[in-house]
Amino acid sequence: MKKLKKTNPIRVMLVDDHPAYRKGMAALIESETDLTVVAETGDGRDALQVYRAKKPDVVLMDLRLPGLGGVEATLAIRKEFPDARVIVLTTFDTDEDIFRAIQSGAKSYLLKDTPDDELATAIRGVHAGKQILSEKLSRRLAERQQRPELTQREMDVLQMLIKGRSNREIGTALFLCEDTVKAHFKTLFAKLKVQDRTEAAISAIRHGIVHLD
Amino acid sequence: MKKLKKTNPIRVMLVDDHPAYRKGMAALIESETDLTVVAETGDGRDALQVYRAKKPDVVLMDLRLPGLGGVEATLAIRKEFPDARVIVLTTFDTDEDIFRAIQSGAKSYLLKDTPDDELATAIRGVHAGKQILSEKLSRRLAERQQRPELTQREMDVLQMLIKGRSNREIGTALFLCEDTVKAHFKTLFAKLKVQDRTEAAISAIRHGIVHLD
DNA sequence: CTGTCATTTACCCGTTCGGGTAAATCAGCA
DNA sequence: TGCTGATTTACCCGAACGGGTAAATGACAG
Repeated sequence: MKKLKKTNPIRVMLVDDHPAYRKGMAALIESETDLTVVAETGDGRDALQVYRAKKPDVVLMDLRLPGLGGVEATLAIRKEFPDARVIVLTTFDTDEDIFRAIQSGAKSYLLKDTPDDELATAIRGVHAGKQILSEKLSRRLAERQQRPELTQREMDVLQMLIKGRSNREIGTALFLCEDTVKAHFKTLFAKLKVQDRTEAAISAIRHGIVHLD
Repeated sequence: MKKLKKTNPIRVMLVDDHPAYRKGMAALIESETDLTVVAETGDGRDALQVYRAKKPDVVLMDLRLPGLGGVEATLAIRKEFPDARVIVLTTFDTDEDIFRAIQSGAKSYLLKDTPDDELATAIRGVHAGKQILSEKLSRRLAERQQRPELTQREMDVLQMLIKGRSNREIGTALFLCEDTVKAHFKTLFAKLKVQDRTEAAISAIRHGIVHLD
């Protein structure tokens, strides 16, 4: 994959809150002759400013960040720079995470245990304007896309469910009568393809629809 | 924290499946004059052999590893080398993870976003024979310790619960009558301090008692 | 303006769940 | 051997849940 003609290297920006990981990633990228790191930050809130200042060719973005999440940071960057090429690089891989990342405009989604050479290939591919998604993650994305969207109310109810609330309690909290809550659960069960509330809770957590933190 | 007298550096071994993270961590450690990396592996199964070969002073051990988990790897090492000083360094921090790590003989438990200097301090402290636990994680550990132990059967039932099974289904699967399952849930609810099965499921996941994978 | 969809509430009914109580068996420990 | 704790089962009862059906409102798009 080495370029025969000497060209300007692809300028990469790293967004990850683990200093050690940034350091390792930087070393890894610099070890490729056609890649170089021009910017780093560990905080999602700084990502846009840093992008503005450095105008990198490709951004490697973690999802779980202090301050602003990776998805929000990506959205912010792409709002101002619609051509920004962002690769999400993370340890988490729920359907929702992948979906939201791609929705937010990320061109690729890689797991942190991706082999070095694949990462380099992905950076080059994304820089060239391609969409790079592994077999496995494409499948995940497809699965997520065929799942019906949840409405706001359904999300609210799900959120309360994760807090361990009963139908009555959920009703009180959301200013609804119990029957309404039950109605929402009915459609929720159908959409998530589950039989009861416990399965719904687990499914929601597993797919990343809700978070425990 | 620099040593005034030149001494042999503390020899560190890294066990983590992310190559980039290992690289960054190694760079970070080498940047300290009194620390050096003498061994690395990304697979828990290799950890013992590598330890045997290199006899490091301190091991930095990730928990989620391919092959053998970090806890099991730590146990294996400490069985043969009871004086082995292991620091668990991971992104996950459920009560159970912390508890099991310390149980397995780890001398410290650090999160991967621990600042560089704290990590170095921890390595030195553990090498000197100390037990290094942050305020926050000590509290977590204490919480876990005051939670009553779950019996094998209770774990079985909990496991089935996470699969979304009903009492009847759990009974069938475990060759028990439904009443027995209900009895186990009763004690389970009391031990986990929850009101119903959904809360139990969430609590178990949150505390790391069961895993979704 | 009309159809679609989210949202809300209502009622009925059978099933499941959670709590209380009781008791038998078995293993390990004092 | 007698006590403790895990495990098992049983019965009762009220509360919570899940499914079916129906319908009204409001918003938004065609």
